[in-house]
Amino acid sequence: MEFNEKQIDILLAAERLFATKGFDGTSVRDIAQEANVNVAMINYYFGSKDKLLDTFFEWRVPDFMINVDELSLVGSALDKVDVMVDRYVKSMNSHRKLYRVIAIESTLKQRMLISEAFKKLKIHNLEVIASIINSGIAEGVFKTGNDPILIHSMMMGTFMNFQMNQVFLQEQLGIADDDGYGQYIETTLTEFIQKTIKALLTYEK
Amino acid sequence: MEFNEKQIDILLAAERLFATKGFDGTSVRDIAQEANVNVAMINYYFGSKDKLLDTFFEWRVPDFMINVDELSLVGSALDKVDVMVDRYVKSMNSHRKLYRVIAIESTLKQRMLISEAFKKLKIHNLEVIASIINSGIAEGVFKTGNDPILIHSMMMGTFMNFQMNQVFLQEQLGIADDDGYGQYIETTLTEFIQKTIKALLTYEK
DNA sequence: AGCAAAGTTAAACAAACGTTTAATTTAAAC
DNA sequence: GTTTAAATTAAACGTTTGTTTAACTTTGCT
Repeated sequence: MEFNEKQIDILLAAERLFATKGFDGTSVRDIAQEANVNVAMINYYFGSKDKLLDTFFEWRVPDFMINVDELSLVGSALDKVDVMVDRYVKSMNSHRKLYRVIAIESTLKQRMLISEAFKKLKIHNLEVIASIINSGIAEGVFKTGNDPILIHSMMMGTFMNFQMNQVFLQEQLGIADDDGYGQYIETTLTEFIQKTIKALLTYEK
Repeated sequence: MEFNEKQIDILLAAERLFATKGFDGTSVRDIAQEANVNVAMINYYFGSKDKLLDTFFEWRVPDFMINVDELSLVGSALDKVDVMVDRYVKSMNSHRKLYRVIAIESTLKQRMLISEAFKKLKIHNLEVIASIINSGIAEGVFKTGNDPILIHSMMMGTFMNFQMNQVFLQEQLGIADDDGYGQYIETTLTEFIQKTIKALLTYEK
């Protein structure tokens, strides 16, 4: 599916507004104004407000994918954890708005048209984590009995918590601006998640 | 602040709807129907839809508080972690709807009237975690250099991730119904978070 | 140049929104 | 029993909502 310049303007405007005000809190006139287009253009190009959301998710699916296939290249299982977490956080952090929209709307809209595509990607990501755990067990470094689903939930949840509570956390951490917050996520938070997963996978009992 | 039976009906109906459809996705007529009252009663008792949300949060503040004061009674720092996590998860799990509403609306509404109260409680909870870490360091069991904010974010984020992605996770974990999901959270997920924090705090380097 | 399709616009549409009104019923006080 | 306040109702209020219309402009093709 390809979009012209004006359609992309609308999609980007919608993303900005959905991420800050939510889908239901955003009117098509808001989107039209933000994108500098006539209100009717949205229905002309996308059919309806609901279909715009569907199309938006469809459009962003590639950005939701996290490329961890080269993980097999790096050496030890401990290093694999570091690389995986780094890729995850960098990818999510560079698409903060998308992840905010997904987080908010996927909980509200019980049946998203596009959720199947996201599901597949999630399942693939779970398999990557499982393979890292198994390679670590084979190396004799990781303990057995750790569920990839729980580790994935911990990683995603910790990151998303930083997205959803930015105002509170930014103040608590004494960070001045949004850029500084993004930097904190890519350094300190990344290291924390890496350390947590490695600690968990090597923990006795 | 005290409420009569009809006001509580409205607050409970609002909670149910806000948790599933969000504030903007819920109309006052929806709430009135869910609570079996006339539409005008909502404005009569609460002034406006916005003030209803404020009042709802105010009403639920006590349920947002997590009682961890008796933590000092239990023995080792490792046990304190177990007790704290257990209290946290049990409290959050018994007020799932409230936590969903907070999670969704606190990100959208940039300035909630009640957010100061929640902030205070969060800060208090952070102090409890800090004291547990310090007692563990004094015992010689925990390593230094762990930020309570990050541990708190991990715990909350992991739990919230289970709230926000219930459909996906319930299917992946092969859990039949909502009760089973709640049970999983109170057993397996609780143990996972406990283990993760203890692993992290005792992790070398 | 002429024509058909695509793009663009302001205006209008009905429906839903939050809120208010005015009339009526219920409850409490004297 | 009468009076006064609180509770409750159906109806209407003016806006805003998502969407459509119909007229107009631009574009691309022969």
